[in-house]
Amino acid sequence: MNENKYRNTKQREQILNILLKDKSHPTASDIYDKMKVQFPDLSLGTVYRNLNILVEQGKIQKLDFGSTYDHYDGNCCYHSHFVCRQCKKVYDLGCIEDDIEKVQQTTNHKIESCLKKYYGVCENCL
Amino acid sequence: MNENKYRNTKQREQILNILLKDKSHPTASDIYDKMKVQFPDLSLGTVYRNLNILVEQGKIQKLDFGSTYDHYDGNCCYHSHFVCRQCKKVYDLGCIEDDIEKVQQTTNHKIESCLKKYYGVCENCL
DNA sequence: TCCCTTATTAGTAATCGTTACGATTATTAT
DNA sequence: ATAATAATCGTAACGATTACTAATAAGGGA
Repeated sequence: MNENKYRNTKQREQILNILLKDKSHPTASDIYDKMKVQFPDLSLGTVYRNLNILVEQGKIQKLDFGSTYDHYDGNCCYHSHFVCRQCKKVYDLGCIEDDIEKVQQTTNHKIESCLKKYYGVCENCL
Repeated sequence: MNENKYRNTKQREQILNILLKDKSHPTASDIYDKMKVQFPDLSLGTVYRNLNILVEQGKIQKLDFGSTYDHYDGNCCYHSHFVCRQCKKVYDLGCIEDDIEKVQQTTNHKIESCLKKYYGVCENCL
């Protein structure tokens, strides 16, 4: 009896591998392009479906940077992001001190987590 | 001679008024529904076009909460948002101490601004 | 006030990232 | 090996947003 309702497929495994290695926060289309070599018959729908499954499994994160595309991140540890307003690249920022406790003092809502995005100009564009 | 390339229209004025009063971060469709009474012939495209113009003018803010819809906010002062994972409502959080200086110490990118979203359960759902 | 220029509008079609569907294939438990 | 059923590919559909077009209207100048 398999407790897991999901099966293991080469496609999903490869998508996860790419996201664990690639720190550039690729889109579904980026991942599709990378996989086309190894899987010439790959369908874009397969990429989207597996990305949603991996998010549901908590193995990857979906990120929204205001772009029309969704971006994905294999790093599920808490970390902030930096978006360059010139080249539009998205960089990871290291773990920094959390301010949830401080903010919790100011509201009656129960805060569980937070996402922080920093904007500016990246060191390459400076 | 008008320095401003934009003209004043009742529709755009009304969209801005709604956003200045409405703190619920409405979508384009929400705004469209509210205006239909006063402007029966209003086109949804007009709402979208004016929202983009108002963002360009810096009079409103476009927000992304991971939903498929874009949300708009008439409050352009710096403030954080709280998203309830149950009712999906988005609340404003008051201005809190900024941590940009602290984060700036950890990176070579030039940070100019930041956006913070907090997630949890709102006081109504608790 | 009456033009004239052109931004804006309403209505509709197109765009495009994402999701859904259906027949076929592949995984996994027995 | 077989049966049950996820997963796949290919394609169609979906839906939020944008683009297009002819008609309208804002607003500056005569």
